[in-house]
Amino acid sequence: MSKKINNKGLIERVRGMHDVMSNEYLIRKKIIEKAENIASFYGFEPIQTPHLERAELFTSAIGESTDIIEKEMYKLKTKGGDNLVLRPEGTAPIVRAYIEHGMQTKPQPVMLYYHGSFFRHERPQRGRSREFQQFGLEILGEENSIVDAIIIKTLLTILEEAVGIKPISVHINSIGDKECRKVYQKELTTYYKRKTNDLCKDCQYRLKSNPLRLLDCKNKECDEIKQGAPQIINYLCPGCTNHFKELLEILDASEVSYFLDQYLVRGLDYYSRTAFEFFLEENPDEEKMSLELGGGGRYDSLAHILGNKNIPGVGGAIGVDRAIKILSEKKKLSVQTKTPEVFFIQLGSNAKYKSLFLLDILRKAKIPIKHSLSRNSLKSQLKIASKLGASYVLILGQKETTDNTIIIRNMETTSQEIVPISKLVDRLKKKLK
RNA sequence: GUGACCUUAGUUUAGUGGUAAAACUCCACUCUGUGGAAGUGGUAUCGGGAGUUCGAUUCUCCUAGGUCACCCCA
Repeated sequence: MSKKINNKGLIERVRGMHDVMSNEYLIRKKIIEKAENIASFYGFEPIQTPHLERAELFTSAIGESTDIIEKEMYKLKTKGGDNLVLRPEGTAPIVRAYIEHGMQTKPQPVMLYYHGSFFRHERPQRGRSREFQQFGLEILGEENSIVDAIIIKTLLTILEEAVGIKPISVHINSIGDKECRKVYQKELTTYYKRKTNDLCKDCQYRLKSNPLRLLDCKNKECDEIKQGAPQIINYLCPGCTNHFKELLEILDASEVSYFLDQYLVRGLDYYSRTAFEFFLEENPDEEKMSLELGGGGRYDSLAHILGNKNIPGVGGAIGVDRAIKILSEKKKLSVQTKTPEVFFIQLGSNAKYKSLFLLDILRKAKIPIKHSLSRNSLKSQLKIASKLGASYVLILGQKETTDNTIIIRNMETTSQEIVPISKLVDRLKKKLK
C-alpha cells in the first residue's frame, strides 16, 4: 500500500497475496497441528508435494475447459522449455506421487494428509485469495464407500474440533461414473435445450460448456426450470447406486447428519460418484453469503486419465483461510499469545556484552524471556517490560556484572532481590511457580 | 475474465483548486541505575503515472492495490 521507495512499487504486495503475522500465524499453526493430530488418529500419513508441477498434470487431470485451467493457473516456462505451474489443487499431485513412488506396493488403501499453499489467478474477494492454504486428505486404492465416509467424517471433525466452527452442514450427492453420467448429461441437455430461451445468459453458456453446472445456477429465472430437470439419482447405474446408498447408510450409522443436495456438482473433470461440500450452517440474521469451507469427492478415473491403470481414490480439503475468516467474523479468534513473564534488562556495555551469554542460560533452563537488548537506558527498558506485562524483570548493571550477580525485580510489588548468577535459574523457577 | 465502490502519517480518520489536520502508536529528549504519567520534538513528495490549470492531494484519464458481487471455487 505504501510507497517510500519512489514510484517503483517496490513496497507493494502482489495482488491477492497476503502476509500472515503474529496472532493469525499462531492461530493457523495451532489449527494445522490439531488437524494433523486428528488426521493421524484416523490413520492418515503426511505427504508434502512440490509447489511446482508440470502443467500437463493439471490440464489433463482437471480438464481443459474448466476455469481453473482456462484462466486461473500461474504458468512459467523454464530455460529448458518445460511448462510448469504453481499447483492449483492438491489431488492430482498426490495421485502423481502415488504412482511415481509405487505406493501400490504398500498395504492398501494409502491414506494421506497434506497442507500448504495453492495458487489460482482469480479476482480476489471475500474468502478468496490467489495464494490460499488447504488442509486435505486423500485415500487411494480403495473403492468401498467406507473410505468416502472416513474422509467426510475426518474433515468434519477437523472443522468442528481443530478449527472450532459449528455447526457444519454437509451437502452430499453422487454424480455417477463416466458411463451413467454420460447418459444423464444427455438427458439434462435435451431437457434444457427445449427451454433455452428462458434461461439466463450464464446458463445458456453453461449448456454448451459444462451442462452439469446448470444445476448450480442461483438465478431465479432458472429456478423453475431447475425444479423440473431430471435428477441424476435416477440415472445412476447399479454400481454407483449401491456405492452411494452404502455411503449414506454408513453416515447414518456414524451419526453424521447430511443434506442430500441433488444440485451439488463438482467442477473438475476427474470427479466421479461421491461429491460433498461443507458449509457453515446459516444463521438467518447474517446477511453475509455462506462460504464453502471445504469439499471433495471421489476420483476413480483420475489415475487412468494420467495414463496409469485405474486406481480408485477419494479425497477432500478444507480452506484454511476461509475457516479462519469465519472464525474472525464470528469473533471466535482465541487471541492468546503467551504473556512474557520475565524481561531481561542490561545496563552498560559490559552488561550488554554478557547478555547473550545470560540469555542462553535461561533458554537452556527453558525460561521464556523477552528483552530489548538494543536499548541503553534503564527507564526505557522498564517501560517496555511493563507494557508487555512482565511479572519479573532481571536487571544486569555494571555493578552486578562485576559481582557476578543479578537483580530480580517483582514488577507488581516493586520489591527486588540480588542473587548470584549461579542461583538465578533456581530462584526464578521458584518464583514463576 | 466482467462489474461496483474505495486508496491522505505505522493505524483510524478530518480537510481544501493555492503543496495538509487530529487521535492513538512508534522514536528521541526532558530524566546517564529503576516502569505504567506529563511535556517537547520527529515521522506523509495526500498509492503511482499522465492530462486540464498560473497552480491539483482536491477535477479527468490510465495503472497498481483494497473491498464486494458475478463467473468459478477452497
